[in-house]
Amino acid sequence: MAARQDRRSWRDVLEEIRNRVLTGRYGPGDKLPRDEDIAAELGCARSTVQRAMRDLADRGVVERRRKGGTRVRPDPVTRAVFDIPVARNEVESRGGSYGYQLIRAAIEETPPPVAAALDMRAPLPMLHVEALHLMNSRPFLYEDRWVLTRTVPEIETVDLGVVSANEWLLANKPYSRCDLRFSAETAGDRVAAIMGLEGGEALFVIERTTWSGDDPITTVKAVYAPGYHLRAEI
Amino acid sequence: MAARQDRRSWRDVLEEIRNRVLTGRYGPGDKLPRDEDIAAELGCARSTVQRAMRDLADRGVVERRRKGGTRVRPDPVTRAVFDIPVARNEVESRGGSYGYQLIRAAIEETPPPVAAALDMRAPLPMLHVEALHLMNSRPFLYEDRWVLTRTVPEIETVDLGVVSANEWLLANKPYSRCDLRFSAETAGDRVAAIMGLEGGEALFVIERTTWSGDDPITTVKAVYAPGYHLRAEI
DNA sequence: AAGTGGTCTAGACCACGTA
DNA sequence: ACGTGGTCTAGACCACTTT
Repeated sequence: MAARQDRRSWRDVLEEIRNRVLTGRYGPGDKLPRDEDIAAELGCARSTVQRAMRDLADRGVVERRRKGGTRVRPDPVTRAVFDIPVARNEVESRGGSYGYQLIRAAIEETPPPVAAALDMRAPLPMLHVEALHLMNSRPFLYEDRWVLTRTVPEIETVDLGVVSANEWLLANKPYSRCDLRFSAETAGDRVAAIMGLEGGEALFVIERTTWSGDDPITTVKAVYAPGYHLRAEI
Repeated sequence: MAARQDRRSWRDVLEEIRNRVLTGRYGPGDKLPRDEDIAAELGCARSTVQRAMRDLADRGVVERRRKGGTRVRPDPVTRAVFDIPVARNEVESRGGSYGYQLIRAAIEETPPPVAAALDMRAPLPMLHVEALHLMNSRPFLYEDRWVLTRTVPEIETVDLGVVSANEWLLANKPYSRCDLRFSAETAGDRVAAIMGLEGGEALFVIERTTWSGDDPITTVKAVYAPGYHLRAEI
């Protein structure tokens, strides 16, 4: 008995459709009516339905295809948005003092696993950078990075003892594509030594690879100190 | 020298604004012109600028406030969207055969850490469920879950040996709010025994807590087998 | 009180993909 | 080929928040 409301907002439409999905009126894989019909049924403009549907599609509730129509996504997923801050900002937003140490920077040939991550066919000279980010003078994040100098030749002139490669790249070489991988790793001898651990601790790892168009820029493994966690809210 | 194009699409506007941010024409914290002025400058309708700006705001590039205007976000972040699938779907989408084992289900008083995660003031009777999800008959994911029976009394009538609590809850008790936490943990004796590990391995952990309105539903710790990783692309 | 982003409408045309 | 979602417009009014 949907009495005429004052007006239909796109949020109302979104809630209505979501409820129909949750109550099974539109089951997994089912095709929904055309936007225009839903608009007529709910008494609003088609663009209002569009707005709601786009949101539902963004949230992974429905799938939309031209000519194919709108369908309830067959496999429900929990879709979460994470903000991965720059180390400096993360430390400072927690009220800590940020520090940075360059461990090593050298030109080396691309190792095969790095070439694979970057979709490179042939090995090329790359800049290999290891650095440590500190919170209150204690290890917070260890980064092991490879930069393709052919894509970013200017980085060879940067003093990475002063500016972290991450901050320099973000400011000077925007990426168009980024692959992210979250995992857990056991602290090996080398990482343990650098981060002042005993070895064997479980560490949270973010691997990130970026491209500018088809040109690989960099791949980096960021290893967080024990106890780190990443939060999101939906 | 922006020559008149065939037409301005919201993607064009987005790219134009993004370039201005990247090149520093609009620096971190800077206020952008009003939508209407940008529309006039770029030769499109205000709603087209709106569309682009909303996208930029969703991506964390700018911040928008009524009357306050649009500003470049002072702290750049990498914003990533992750889909966390149901265990069954994840296993099957990798071509494995899915299995499920209930380890334990019992009513217990709320332990203090669980009460804290759920924003509960007083302890209440809860359903404590431990279960193992299998891929090709090998441990894939161990879940340790607490369900507030006051919010979801029907779950006491469900045979959790047949249906996993996760799948039942997703289908029968939608949540309105969800907290997520990613971390790395060392396999303790109990988890190692359940998952057939030696102990000491680094494990990827997702903790998830959900509410229906203000009513807590469940909090669950999902512990993935060694080698698991979560991917995203931007 | 006023300025700026947010939403809604009605209509038109476009673009993609399925039939 | 054609049906459906995607985009764009011009205008109106609303809602939030800062001045």
